[in-house]
Amino acid sequence: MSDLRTVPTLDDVARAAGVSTATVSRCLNSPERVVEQTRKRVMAAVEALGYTPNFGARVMAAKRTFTIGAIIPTMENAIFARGLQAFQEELHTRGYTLLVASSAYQPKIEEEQIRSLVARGADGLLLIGHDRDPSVYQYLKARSIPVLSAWVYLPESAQPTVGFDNRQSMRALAQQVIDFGHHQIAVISGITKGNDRAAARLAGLRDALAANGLDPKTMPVVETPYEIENGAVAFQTLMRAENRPTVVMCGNDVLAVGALRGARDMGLSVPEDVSITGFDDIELARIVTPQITTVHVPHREMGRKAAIALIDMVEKRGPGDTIELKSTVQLRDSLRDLTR
Amino acid sequence: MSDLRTVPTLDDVARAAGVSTATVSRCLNSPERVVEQTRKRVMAAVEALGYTPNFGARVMAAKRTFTIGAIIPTMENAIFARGLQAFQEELHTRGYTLLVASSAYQPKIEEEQIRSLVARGADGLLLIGHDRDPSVYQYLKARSIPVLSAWVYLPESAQPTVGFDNRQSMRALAQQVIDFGHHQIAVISGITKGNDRAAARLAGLRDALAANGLDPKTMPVVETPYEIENGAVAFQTLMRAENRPTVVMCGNDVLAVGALRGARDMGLSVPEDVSITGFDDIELARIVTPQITTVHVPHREMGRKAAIALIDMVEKRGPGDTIELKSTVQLRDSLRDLTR
DNA sequence: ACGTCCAGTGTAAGCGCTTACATTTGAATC
DNA sequence: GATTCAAATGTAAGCGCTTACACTGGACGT
Repeated sequence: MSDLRTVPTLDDVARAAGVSTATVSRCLNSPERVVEQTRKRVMAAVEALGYTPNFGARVMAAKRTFTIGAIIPTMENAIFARGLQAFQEELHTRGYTLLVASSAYQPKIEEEQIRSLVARGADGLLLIGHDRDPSVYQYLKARSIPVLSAWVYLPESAQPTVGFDNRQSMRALAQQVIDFGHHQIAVISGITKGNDRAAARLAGLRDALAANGLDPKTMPVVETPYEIENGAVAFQTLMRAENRPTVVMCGNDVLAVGALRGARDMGLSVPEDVSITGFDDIELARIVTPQITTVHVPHREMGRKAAIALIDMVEKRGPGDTIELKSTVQLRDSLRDLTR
Repeated sequence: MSDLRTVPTLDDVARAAGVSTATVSRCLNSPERVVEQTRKRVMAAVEALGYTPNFGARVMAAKRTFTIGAIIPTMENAIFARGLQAFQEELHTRGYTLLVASSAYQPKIEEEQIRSLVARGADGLLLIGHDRDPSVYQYLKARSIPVLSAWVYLPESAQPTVGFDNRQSMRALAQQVIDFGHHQIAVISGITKGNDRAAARLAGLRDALAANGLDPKTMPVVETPYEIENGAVAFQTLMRAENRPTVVMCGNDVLAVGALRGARDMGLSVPEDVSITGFDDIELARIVTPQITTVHVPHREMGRKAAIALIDMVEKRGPGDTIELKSTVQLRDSLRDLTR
């Protein structure tokens, strides 16, 4: 009764193979330093016992985990799914494992998750956006854990970033909208507080208005969390105002899809009665009818490059590259050209 | 130069607070066993030094991690997102952390991920579905790591399951479809090999046909991975056959949305020219036009109950409860009633 | 006044692994 | 055959934490 089958340790393997624990360890970590014959014997023992190294012990002894942590604001919608998938694929091919956590867009939870991932020995961290309490960066710096901010491009930031210029991208889309003859623009933005991407997009919108002699102050804006339902509600609020907008520009595709639903529920057709635009170009944007005009972001490329840059930081302990990706305006049916 | 700031350890905290490491450890893990005054002093030191316990060391010493691992087939689409979110919320309120990994529907990768999570000290595991190599269950059993299979309900299985009866659910939907006068049924199924949910759904479909005097053998079936694009392609393949189906039933909503797109691309209207059904009732099903008739699954409830059941197993080391959840047929516009 | 008891704290033995350093081995050289 | 030296392997010291057990001193009963 007392000797229940127990988990095999390095010691057990060493004993079974008739070598020292050091040799077994070397077989596993740098096989070239062990002569073929011995290695075979050890591997056979590993196999026979079904040995799996204990991660905790390994971390403690080696100070390296080949683990990268990522904290994304949400898993519930697809905004980050594609980029994260590419990130993880690239990590995988380079022998790293990804640990994912989500923060529900709450800085407190994000900090908690950061600590948790660090405590678990993450060699590096991927965060979304760049705006956060300085103490967070200090904490990471004290532990010399490389951090990379993605989904943003901020050449002047202290941390490397891999992403695109949210402000400029949204400005480009707005310019297109204005060129199509829209002057009554309303906005459904994500919550800008604590979300630099949302804030930058809104700023870009204002830039475009100002540049075209329109007054940004008069532009109706609703801020609401990125959820379809919220998009629908916000849309209806905006459309019930006295002078209706000709276009509702949304902070991302999720809100845009919600707006579309809002329009359907109100019996308005898009783009005949009102135009709608999104941002991100997630799959959703092409699924709905009409398909949504949006800003295309190279999610997969961003994920891949972020992985490469972060691993570079981890391995070379260099400062890390900041990489800018180009977004493009993606015209589809939800935006009407009023000039013709 | 040589004494770069370094990460504080328990020892540092103990020294700073003028107590032993044991006391510090107790402050952190069972505060009630330390007198208030001491605790305050210790906590102050913890704060001052910015101490975070080293996870690896903790795992090694305590053999408990308060970490639950989950391996889902994919993060790319929303099939598991909602349930997983609820799972994680419930874990969080009970003081556990969730580690997520994805297997891309590949058993090999799933096994790898299982090992990785186990090595990382997961106290318990959530897996999707139940069909896998027996050696996996053996491995887990040898390490006495509780496993729970979700998204399926299999009262006769050795492991507890929390989910619904995929076969029965699909059969119920098919019955409804048949009651609506459809006799030419075609199917777009997920890959059934290595996916017991997909296989069960297909079986349920055949059950319904057989029960209604239709020959399951003549039913056209295309198997394809769960991706929108694949749904579109499969749909077109099916619709180009000589006798067109009146309804295309899909293994899940993702495929159904793809089918819908396929129809749009072919210039067919749904449900006038052909009906389409899905499974899962993810948000997508209500976003598209027409909204998709599907099987509603209580994702959030499933996630929550799975969390509760799994923690029970971890803490009580009991056998674990098997819980059945009820799915319901959700009628929407994509299915036409031919009888009227 | 003395013994009991117990809450609060300290001591120290691991947990399973990596790796610096020490030792052994054996092929190559003289 | 003796010597040298690099390659292969072994020895053992931690890594940072938890916890069984030992110790301390004050409250209480007699």
